[in-house]
Formats: sequence, C-alpha cells, structure tokens
Amino acid sequence: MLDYKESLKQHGLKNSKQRNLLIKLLSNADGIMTAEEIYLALKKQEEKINLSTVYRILEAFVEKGLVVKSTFPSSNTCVFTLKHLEHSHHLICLKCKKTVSLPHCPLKEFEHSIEKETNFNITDHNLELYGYCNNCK
Amino acid sequence: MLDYKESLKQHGLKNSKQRNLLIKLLSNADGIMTAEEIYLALKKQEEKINLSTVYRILEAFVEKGLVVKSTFPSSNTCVFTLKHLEHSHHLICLKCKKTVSLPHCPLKEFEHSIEKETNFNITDHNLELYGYCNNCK
DNA sequence: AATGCAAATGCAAATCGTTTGCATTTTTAA
DNA sequence: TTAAAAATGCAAACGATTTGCATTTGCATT
Repeated sequence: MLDYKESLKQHGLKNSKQRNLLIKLLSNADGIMTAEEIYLALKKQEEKINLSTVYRILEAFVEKGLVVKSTFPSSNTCVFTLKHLEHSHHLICLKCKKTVSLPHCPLKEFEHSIEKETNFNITDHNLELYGYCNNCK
Repeated sequence: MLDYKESLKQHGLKNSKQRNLLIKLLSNADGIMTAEEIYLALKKQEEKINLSTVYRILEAFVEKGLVVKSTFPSSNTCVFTLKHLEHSHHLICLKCKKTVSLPHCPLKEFEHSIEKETNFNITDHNLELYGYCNNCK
C-alpha cells in the first residue's frame, strides 16, 4: 500500500531498482533480516543484486533513519528492520525468528530518572526481547 | 577482595594463570572491554597471553554466566563485562566508554504483561543505554 | 614429589561478516 | 538528450573471531 519510491524520496534517497526491491522486501518480511538473507531473498526473486550493494543500501537506510540495525545475541551478525514511525522494540523468537513489535517503549520515563541520578545525557538505547513464540516453545 | 580462584571453581571452571588474570582485569576494569583491549592490557602487564586464548576464556566465562557479551551499537566488535550477581544493565558513555550499572532492571514487570499479550515465552533480553557522561557531554 | 590424562594454551592459518577501490551502469536535473 | 553525480557489480581487502594442531599446564592419583 505504500509507495516505496515516495518513501525513498521523502528520506532524501535517490530512487533505484535495488533500493525499491530492498525496501519492499523488508516491509513485506515484517521482521528482522540479515544482509545475507536479504541478498538471498532477492536473488531468489531472480533479481540482479550484489551483496555489497545490499550492505551499502542498508547503510544508507540506517543513516536516513529508515532502517534500524542491531545484533542478535551471541552472534556477530547484524540484523536489520524497517523502522516504525514510532520508536519501538521487538520481541524475537530465538527459534524461528518471528518478531512482534512491542506496543510501546518501556524506557521513556525510566530514562529521565536515570539521567538525573547519573548526570548522563542519554541519547539512545538498545532493547530487544528474546524468547520463544507460541509455535516454538 | 574476591578470591578469583574460588570464583572460577564455583563456576565449574578449571583454574589457570590466564583465567585468573582475565577475571582480575575485568573486575578491576569495572566496565566493558573488547577482547583486544583485554589482550593488550594483559600484554602491557608483561603477561604471556594470546588473543585466541582471550576469546576462548571469554567464551567459557559467558557460557558459565560469569561474563556478559554484548555489542556496541554501530560497530561489529563484541564487548564483555563481568556479570553482576543481580541481573543488571549498563549506561555507557559513547565517548569515553565509562559505564554505570543501573540500579535495577526496568523490564521485570513489563515482561510478564508482554508474555500474556503475545503468547511468547520470554527468556532473555538485551538492554544497554547510551549517552554522554558528565565529563564528555 | 612423580605420573598420566584431560583440558588449556600458543601459534598460524582459516573463516565469516562486512567494507572498499575501481570500472561500469543508472538516475536525475538541466 | 546529455552530462554530472550517484549507485552498482565485482573482486579483493579487511577486521574480528574461530579453528586445528602441537605443546604446555592443571589436577587427581599414586
């Protein structure tokens, strides 16, 4: 339902076949994917794309705030998700990788009190919840 | 003040010179360190140690729950901290890497309600807060 | 204290994920 | 339509981490 071209333009990103494919894939996938998974998924669709292009596109998307990059625990592979309009976090199944977005961020008020206590200026946080989904548990 | 040998034994880990050095370093460092930082710090102390040994020791410590492994955002290097007795999280300065432990985990009650809503079985979570400390901001 | 076995270590090479340089192609704006 | 700028493909480089194997160490037993 989204116009991917529009979405790219809005984020100050040049339009290209590969970028459209990638953003479309991510929004259909509705979950987290590694660069390689993205690459393979697009290959499977008989699309011409290169792994380094995937990385470069993801990097651009992250920089423009279109995509969030994080890391699966006990792994050194990065995973990527489309960023929701509102700041949110994910609950991720350790077995099948199914993900659910949390309805709200539980840290908002918490951060304020921590800032006061510690005298830090908090700019960011990383939160992912892990477990097993209904089917896998 | 801790007996590192005892601590290793308690965790079912064989005692060795390198393991003692590493656990001692981590507990004095009182913060997060990369494998390489640990390696270099021990080298500096004129200790004989190898980078792959550092990795192997850290892996063993993580497996036994003595150490927590996580990832600095926008980097693909793992960082390690001694695990506190109580479950806790860190506030990390993006500039100087100074860390502060949060007094309690803000997710405890939250997880229960999420489990009910989503039908997931939550087993773990990853939370780190980032910002700038008093000196660096 | 000496012995033997399993586990830990050092070293070098392999591996994995990610990034980069450069030639070619595509996009965009004039 | 064309020129300039940016994006892509490809191969090679890179950095972090892991692995295979020979050697050393820790530890239980004599």
